[in-house]
Amino acid sequence: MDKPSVTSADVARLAGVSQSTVSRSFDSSSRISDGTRQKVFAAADELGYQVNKAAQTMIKKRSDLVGLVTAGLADPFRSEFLNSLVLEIQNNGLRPMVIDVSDTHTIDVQLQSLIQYQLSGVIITSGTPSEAVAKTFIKRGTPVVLVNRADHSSEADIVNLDNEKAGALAAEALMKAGKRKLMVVRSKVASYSSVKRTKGFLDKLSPFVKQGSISLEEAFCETGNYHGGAQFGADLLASKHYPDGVFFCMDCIACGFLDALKQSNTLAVPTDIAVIGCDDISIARYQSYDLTTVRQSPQKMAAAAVSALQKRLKQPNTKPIQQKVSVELVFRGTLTESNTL
Amino acid sequence: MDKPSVTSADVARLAGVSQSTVSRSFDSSSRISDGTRQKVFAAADELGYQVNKAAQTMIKKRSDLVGLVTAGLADPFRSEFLNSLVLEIQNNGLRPMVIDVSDTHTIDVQLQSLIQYQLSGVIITSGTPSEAVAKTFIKRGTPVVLVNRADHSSEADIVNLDNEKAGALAAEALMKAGKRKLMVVRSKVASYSSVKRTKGFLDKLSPFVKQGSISLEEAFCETGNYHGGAQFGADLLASKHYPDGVFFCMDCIACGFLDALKQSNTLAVPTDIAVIGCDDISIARYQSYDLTTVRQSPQKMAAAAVSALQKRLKQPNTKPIQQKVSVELVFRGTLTESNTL
DNA sequence: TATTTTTGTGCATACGTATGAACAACAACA
DNA sequence: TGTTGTTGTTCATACGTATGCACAAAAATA
Repeated sequence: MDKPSVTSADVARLAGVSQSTVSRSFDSSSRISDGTRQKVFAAADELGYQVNKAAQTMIKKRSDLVGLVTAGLADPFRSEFLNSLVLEIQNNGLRPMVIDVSDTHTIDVQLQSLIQYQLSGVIITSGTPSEAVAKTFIKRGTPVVLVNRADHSSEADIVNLDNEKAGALAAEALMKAGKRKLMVVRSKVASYSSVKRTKGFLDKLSPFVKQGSISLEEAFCETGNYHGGAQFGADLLASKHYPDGVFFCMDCIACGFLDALKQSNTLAVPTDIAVIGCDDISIARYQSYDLTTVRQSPQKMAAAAVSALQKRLKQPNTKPIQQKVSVELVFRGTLTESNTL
Repeated sequence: MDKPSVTSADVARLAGVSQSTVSRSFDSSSRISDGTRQKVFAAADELGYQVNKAAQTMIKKRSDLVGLVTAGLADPFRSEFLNSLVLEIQNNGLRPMVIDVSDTHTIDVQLQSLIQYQLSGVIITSGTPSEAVAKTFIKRGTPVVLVNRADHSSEADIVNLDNEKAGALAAEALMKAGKRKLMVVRSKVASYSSVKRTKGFLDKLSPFVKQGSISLEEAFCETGNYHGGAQFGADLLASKHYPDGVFFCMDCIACGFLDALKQSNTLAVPTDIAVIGCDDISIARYQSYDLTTVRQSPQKMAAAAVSALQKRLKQPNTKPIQQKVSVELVFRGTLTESNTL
């Protein structure tokens, strides 16, 4: 049953002022006498008045809704990141609307609704041909922030992890630990982050490869999750062609790999083979994995993305900003710091 | 820069009809001649027209926005469940707006915005004194669905897992496996689900306890996550007072416990001690844990919650519905099915 | 042919808010 | 006293859509 909601006109009536005075009372930049404001607030309190955002959106042309475009949220890092994003958005007086585009059949419908709801901004974390989507929104005047996505679009603000640095840090650590037969693994389905991390890893090592002191191989697993890693591990063990140090572009893949190793019991970690992951998802800290990894801070990423959005909302016509968020190597059991000394 | 958006009036002008005809063209229940509809659709396509949901909300008094109230989304099961909820909501022509109430200081602000945005419905999955919140919304005419929450409120629709059955299944399995010194563990911070699961476990066993064939203990860990389980495991091992079968009310606690066992290497699983978890989060399937558990289907839960919401949107004045979603025991390594034969 | 029914369209209005313009009251200053 | 400025309030309107009502045209019925 639709109860008639309390409007600013109701508040005005009770406070004995006009509707516009009520509206202005809630706008701190309007000049309203202290006495009147008190009266209005009291009346609003009494009636339980809350502004109608739909009506407000029509006038202000700002809904304060932020679309979070993602492909699923079950992936461990993704869910941690979304958590941080939601909190950050809330703390900025905005509201998150989640759009899952993992079902490619309905992407169009999902994206249409982004327009319908007059979003104030869109943060694209994955999925879809992001550039095209970004341009659609920007053309309509809606700010877009791309997170860990390709940076060809010159129109959207971009927040990236320092992915190449992540790969480089992993390479360095493995070398310092005296590992010489190295491997880097990512999912067959290329993601921007993984490609960049791989590149960082390869670039760092290429001088040593040329000079012959290090062997280096690039490998791929079927899926970018735990099971892909487990499968990859089983296959690698079967091939009897082992590296002594591996960098995985995602922690969850590394965890699957470690479980495959554990099951076969052929190679000891980190002595026979050292393993480094990337992201530092919470599972990496579980005792069973105790994974050495390159940490990505979801809080920092979220803060950067939302602050970019806020800046653009205030100053729509400035040049797009590209930001790189720093990374840090975390030593745990699969490559200990003492190994590297 | 605010580009003026395309309105139904623009479409009307281009199609040579009135604005109301455009509006009606998009409403399948209105009678519009085929020819006119074609013209309108063509014009709408050409201009890239999308309805303005803010304006529509004002008239229809329905935003089609659904609030998902949760306390964080990093917890494994919670994130899987939210994922299912988001998909289910999308597939019903609705939109999810996530509200994280884990920060108790800002709960009021968060909930206010639920009202401001004229939500069509609210699904409360955790956090906050849910009953009070539910009543607030229902009083305003907004349908509320409570998921895995206390069922005292007679006004909201409720979807619960069959939590007591979950506990009972675990108890049965442990008994059948010949375990006699049993224990049930949940987080010190009581949640509705955990309490009910514990109750189901205890009730199933109480006859045998009275008759003296089984010993039974209720225990608590500090936090309802992996680390709480690990801590609990370490403490239990130190106490040298071991059960031979344990039911954990959450998988993640069980995983922490298993890791503690593994590290000390005192007890073999499942021979010395059998472990059963609850929820069947994806980590439970990881080889390191291979956890026998009572499965909760997030898809089923989500489907039930959204369908309850849809029913109430169509028929607001029917009596509240309470639903129990079935559970199922999944045998894995920490209590094998052959043990129970 | 006259009357009723059906079909398709347009007109006018309402939803609840924000805001430019007008205005009244009053103070400040010459 | 007349001019100018300041402050606080109200009036009127716009935002983009949906929908009751009126009405014309066409179809069906008498």
